[in-house]
Amino acid sequence: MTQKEKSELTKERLLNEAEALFAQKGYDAVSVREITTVARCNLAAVNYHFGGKRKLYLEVFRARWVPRAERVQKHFREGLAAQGSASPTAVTQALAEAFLVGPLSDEERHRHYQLMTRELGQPTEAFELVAEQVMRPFFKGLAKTLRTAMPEGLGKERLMLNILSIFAMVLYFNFARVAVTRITGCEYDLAFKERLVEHIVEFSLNGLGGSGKEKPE
Amino acid sequence: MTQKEKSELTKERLLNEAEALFAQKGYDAVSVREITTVARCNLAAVNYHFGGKRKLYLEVFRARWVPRAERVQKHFREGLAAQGSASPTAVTQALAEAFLVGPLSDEERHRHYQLMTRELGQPTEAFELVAEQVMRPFFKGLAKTLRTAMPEGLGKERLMLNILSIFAMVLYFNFARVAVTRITGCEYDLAFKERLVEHIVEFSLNGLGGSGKEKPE
DNA sequence: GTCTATAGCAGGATAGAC
DNA sequence: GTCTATCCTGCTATAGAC
Repeated sequence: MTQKEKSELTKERLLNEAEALFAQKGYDAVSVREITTVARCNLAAVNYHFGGKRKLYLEVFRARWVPRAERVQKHFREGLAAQGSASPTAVTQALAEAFLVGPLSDEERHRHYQLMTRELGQPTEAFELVAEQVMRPFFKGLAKTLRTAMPEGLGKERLMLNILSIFAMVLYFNFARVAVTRITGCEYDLAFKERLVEHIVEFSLNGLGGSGKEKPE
Repeated sequence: MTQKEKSELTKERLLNEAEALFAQKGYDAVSVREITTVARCNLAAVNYHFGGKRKLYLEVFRARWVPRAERVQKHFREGLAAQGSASPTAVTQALAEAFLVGPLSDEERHRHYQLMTRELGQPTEAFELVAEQVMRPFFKGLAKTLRTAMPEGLGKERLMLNILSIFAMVLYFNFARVAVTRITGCEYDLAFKERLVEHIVEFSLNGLGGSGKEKPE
């Protein structure tokens, strides 16, 4: 193995371990020492490969987060296309499926949302990256897709708020696992997650009104 | 002024400033030096009054967060009582009103949700406190209130998921302000917040299905 | 009770050997 | 490219003067 290949492997390991630790504990709670220990390389490696802790953090988003988000979006677009319609129902179902099940493994998804949520609560330069390269194009496309399918009178703002509300649930049920488990008494096993997807779709389409087929007054 | 009163004032200032900083930056990113500087007292005061940084953090929840949450819950109960009914609509409206407007000032509410969200993402002993003293009694009461009003077939789990979904939106629209602003183009001024409350109530009751169809005005 | 001074340690970053 | 050794800064916590 050439030195170059070896170097690349070290870099990859650093990105992987850094992502896991940043997602789990947050930027400030993680030390470079901790990352390099877990990645089984030298303390100086972070500086050599990335130029510092901050830049490693940004690179995690550039090299890991953004590509993963794009995989999810691709999955969503394909799921929607497969349904052959862009009705609110179809969009909601495709959204929920892509973001709650989709192409990501459980652990990947958890990391992904943890990192995102940290940036939402306390935006850094990484948020800029995410907003420009991921959020903006996605929402732009989504708005275009939905506009034709939604009622005429619905303004762009209401449309966006609807989409954001679906995201709110997706993020929450991924992020607030402790609270959800505490309140429902359910562990996050496969069966429960399936019920969650079902619930999010149902709630997104009909709100409380849809529960148990009752009409709101 | 007695020394005891002076000491109490220092303690209060420390709790206030600590809460603001912990909410804004998170536990790890805040140093005791920073807190004591802003609170205009000595570096050693945190240790003297609370016994360390960790214990100060816990005290913020005990002495500030929990009482505030109880004020919100009280507001909710009174709002619900004022409507004279416990229909899903009434409950949703009372919830949204209490948690999005309610008795808290804007800044207070923002702090409150920031602290909560941090604990959700990375629970510490403070979460235990919140879960036992605030969440558990609240959800227990809420479930009891709603059970009679909801359709027969609706299990406890679905009921709880519905309530959690409303919370998901409440938290999200408070927490993810940057993203919401980015996507809708709206600043969080009074008018926008009113539209948000309206949206959350509408979405909670009818989901996407309600959008535009029954246009109020 | 409050403050200064400092102990004692962990952090990020880097220089220089290999 | 990698590693060791080290610098320097900033942290929490505490001892002891006032």
